[in-house]
Amino acid sequence: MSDSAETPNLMEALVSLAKRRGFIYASSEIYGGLNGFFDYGPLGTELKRNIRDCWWRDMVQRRDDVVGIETSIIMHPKVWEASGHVAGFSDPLVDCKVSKQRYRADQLFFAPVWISGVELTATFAQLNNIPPNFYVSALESEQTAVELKASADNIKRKKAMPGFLVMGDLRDMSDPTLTMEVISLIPSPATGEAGSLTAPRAFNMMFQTNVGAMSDASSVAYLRPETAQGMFVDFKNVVDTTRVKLPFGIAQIGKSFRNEITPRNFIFRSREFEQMEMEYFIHEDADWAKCHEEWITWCENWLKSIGLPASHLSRYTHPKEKLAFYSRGTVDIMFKYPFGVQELWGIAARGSYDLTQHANASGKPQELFDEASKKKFVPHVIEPAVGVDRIFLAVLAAAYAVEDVKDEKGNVEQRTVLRLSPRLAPVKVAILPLLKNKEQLTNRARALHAKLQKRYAVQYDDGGAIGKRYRRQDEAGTPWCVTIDFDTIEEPGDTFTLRERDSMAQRRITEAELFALLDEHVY
RNA sequence: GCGGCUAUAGUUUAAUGGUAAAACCUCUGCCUUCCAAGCAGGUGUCGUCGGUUCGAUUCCGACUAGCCGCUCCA
Repeated sequence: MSDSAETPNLMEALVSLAKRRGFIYASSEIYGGLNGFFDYGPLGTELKRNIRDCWWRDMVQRRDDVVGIETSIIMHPKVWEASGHVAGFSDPLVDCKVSKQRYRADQLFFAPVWISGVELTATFAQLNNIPPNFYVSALESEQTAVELKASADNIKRKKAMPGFLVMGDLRDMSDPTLTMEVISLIPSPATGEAGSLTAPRAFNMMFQTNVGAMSDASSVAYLRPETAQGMFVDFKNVVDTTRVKLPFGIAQIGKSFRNEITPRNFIFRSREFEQMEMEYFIHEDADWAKCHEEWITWCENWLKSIGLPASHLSRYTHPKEKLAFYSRGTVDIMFKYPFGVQELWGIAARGSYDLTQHANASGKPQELFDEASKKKFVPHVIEPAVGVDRIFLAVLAAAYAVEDVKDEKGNVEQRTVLRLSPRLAPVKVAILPLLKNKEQLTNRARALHAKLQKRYAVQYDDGGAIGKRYRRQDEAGTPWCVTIDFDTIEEPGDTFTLRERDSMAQRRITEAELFALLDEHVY
């Protein structure tokens, strides 16, 4: 468990580096910040853009079966009614006023207990309209039933009641028909005493706003809590205008908004975040499980390709009984963050739920025609959904390293380095004249910089000693430094020193070779 | 939203009921022929709002933000 010891430190180091080097700032910092919102600084903006661009290139541009769209953040309110977000995108919570514990209502189970001197059955009590005397409660777990039985026995013993004990039907507290009278009889799982639980309070996580000048009920709109609905709502538009054929995907990158109860862990859970989602439509008779598996593998490989180590990646298969009712299967690709193993990429098999919902709500069929069977059908969908900010954090955590380096005298000092893949690095190459006060060096360096700048994100730096500039670039994750030295201007061949970030090794390279190197690694 | 802890420069920290210091970073100049050199100089700080006090960065309260737990999952 050495992880737990170094975990908080690593997280602090990352937050500190992110601030110091201009990757991430707290939003509205001069006003004290705003919980759950972040700004990306110059380096962070480049890194985030590179993550998006890599994904877009690999997911859309380099595939023949995926097209990209960009839909509006505010959509027709009926979209969210049809998708179930208005009704279901909320967590009813129950508080215990005594213990200050808070429970998700759908995870707090309770049941009435009948006790009487005469033999009673649940049916008998109901038939005779006899109210239950006591309730028992327990949190959802594998032991729920056992715990409830134990509580019931306990009540019976405490009250020293003779007779038989019957437990009624198990319910959870998200039941909308619950009355305050019943709630007041349910014991808190924390204290075991009744009377301290509040009624479940719904907390819809969608941000609400009003469209137009009037702010009445008819103008209510929502900031999207996911980008996926854009793909479903525009499904027919894409099918009718782009000659796509099954199986095919529609992808989108964009901001989403969720009024999270507890934003936590830096940018891992924030209230404004950016998603990269793709809806892959398949025939209703297609082998969805096979397709699902193929996409999980694709996503894992993509994460590895941008530099996340396989050792930090794992899978979590959602157990069947916990799945949303429309889902046939969901697998999360997990990442070992400094604060624990957490979800990075969810790949869900959603059946035809979304298109069917929108067809019913809008009255516009969302069907395709099958030439073989001459029948219409609603396609099914596989949905890989990932957060840009979560990838950003994973990439940063995986790339961050502090290593011991020996100088020429053998003294050990520390070097902070971000081992970002060249595709993601905010700066691809730094161009450094060996000395600042020699014009031949700076002129050649500026000429090279101007040429590289047309195609790549590069940086010119002549401030301070050369070693210091190398270290500065290490901390920004720049994979290569090119130094214009006296060999460049005095020896034939017009070669530069290429210094590699990870190995710190140096070799001589020509301008043509440098461009070839970048072409190979940067795209 | 609840509970615990916390808030001093861009970062990491120090001191103090009489308005703050160091290192690193950053900027300027000199110097410097390959891994955070040196010299000279410069910018920049007590989260916000109240209260107690002659005087508050220091004590108290509220708010805001951060961390940890409950919770959550793109």
